[in-house]
Amino acid sequence: MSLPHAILTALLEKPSSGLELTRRFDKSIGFFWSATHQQIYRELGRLETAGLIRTLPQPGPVRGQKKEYDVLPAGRAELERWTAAAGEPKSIREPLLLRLRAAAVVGTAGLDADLARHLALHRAQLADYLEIEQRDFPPGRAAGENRLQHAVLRAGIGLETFWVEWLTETLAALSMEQSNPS
Amino acid sequence: MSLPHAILTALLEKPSSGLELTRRFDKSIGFFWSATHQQIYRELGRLETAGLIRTLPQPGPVRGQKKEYDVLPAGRAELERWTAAAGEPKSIREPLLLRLRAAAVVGTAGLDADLARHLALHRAQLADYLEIEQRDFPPGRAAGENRLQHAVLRAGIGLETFWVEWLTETLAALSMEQSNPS
DNA sequence: AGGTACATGTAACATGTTACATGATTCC
DNA sequence: GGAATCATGTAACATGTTACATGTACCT
Repeated sequence: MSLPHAILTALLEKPSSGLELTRRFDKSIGFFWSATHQQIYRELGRLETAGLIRTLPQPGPVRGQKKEYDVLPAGRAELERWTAAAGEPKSIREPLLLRLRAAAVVGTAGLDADLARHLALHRAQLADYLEIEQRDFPPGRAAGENRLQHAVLRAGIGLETFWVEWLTETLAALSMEQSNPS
Repeated sequence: MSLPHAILTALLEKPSSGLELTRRFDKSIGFFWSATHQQIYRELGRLETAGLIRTLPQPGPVRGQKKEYDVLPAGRAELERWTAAAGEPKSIREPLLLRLRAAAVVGTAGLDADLARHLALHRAQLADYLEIEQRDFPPGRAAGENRLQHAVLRAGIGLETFWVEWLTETLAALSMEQSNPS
């Protein structure tokens, strides 16, 4: 039950249309929750039916025309409830680790190339995050009202840093394995 | 498309019944891929229909009786194919980060208690992993054929370490926020 | 008039979750 | 024979993914 709340948060930050939301889910929100435009349109319909958001009044035809939503009081209340509620930490679900375990059984042929690809991608993502941090949270500025936003970004940086280090180690171990199979 | 391959790997490691698989998914495999028994039974049925696994011959009634599976050559081939194939790194999907972002909009009331809860859980999980590492991969032993298994465990340790550190920082920032709202 | 970008949607399917149903075995 | 445990399964629903359909606005 996270997507509706992600949408409520995004709409509170700024009333938007479905496509605008989709773009925001490809950027900042998507760092920790991704969604396709089909999911978003479906969920916007449900949220409207449930009385948590509404379409801003607009003239003329509907199909193919921009449709802006904003959050109703009931939606804000629901988001407050959800934010304070307890949630179980969901366990990791990472196909790459699964493939490593499979490789332990059926052999590591072809695995290193893909690990190297992942390493490059995570390095690029980490560089992105660090750039955003430098731009939006420069060291001099006394961390003001946006400590929470910074904490979220720090999580992204920490996770990408972990993957870069782990992939580097693992690639090294794997090449030892192949040059010197014990 | 990860669950079928997780099951194939588990069955190659050791032929098992549905319930035995469920238990293994609650332990080691579940560290990076969880599944309920309903998912597992459904997937076992599909894999058998697809000719990738088979039921070991057994006498008597079926319902309520243990049913063991093992992997057919086609299943092994499919697992080899999947292991070597490229896969996109899936982006993070973490409700906790979403809630932090929501809290930046609707307020942080009640959030710190749940962050503290998460911190305790991640600390416990980290302690578990470290114990397993000490037991199964003692420092003296020259890392032999099970480098891959160790790499997977190192990933678990690295991720839990990250969460413990991040939650500690974030809780500190949050309490500053509340005692001294700028 | 044709192409491209913008914008909203439908349909079909795959995967994951929750609740419940049923039979076999063992222990008391 | 009743309770607990082992074991396999069904059904309904929620969520996520993939492919496609349709209309508008603007530029050439």
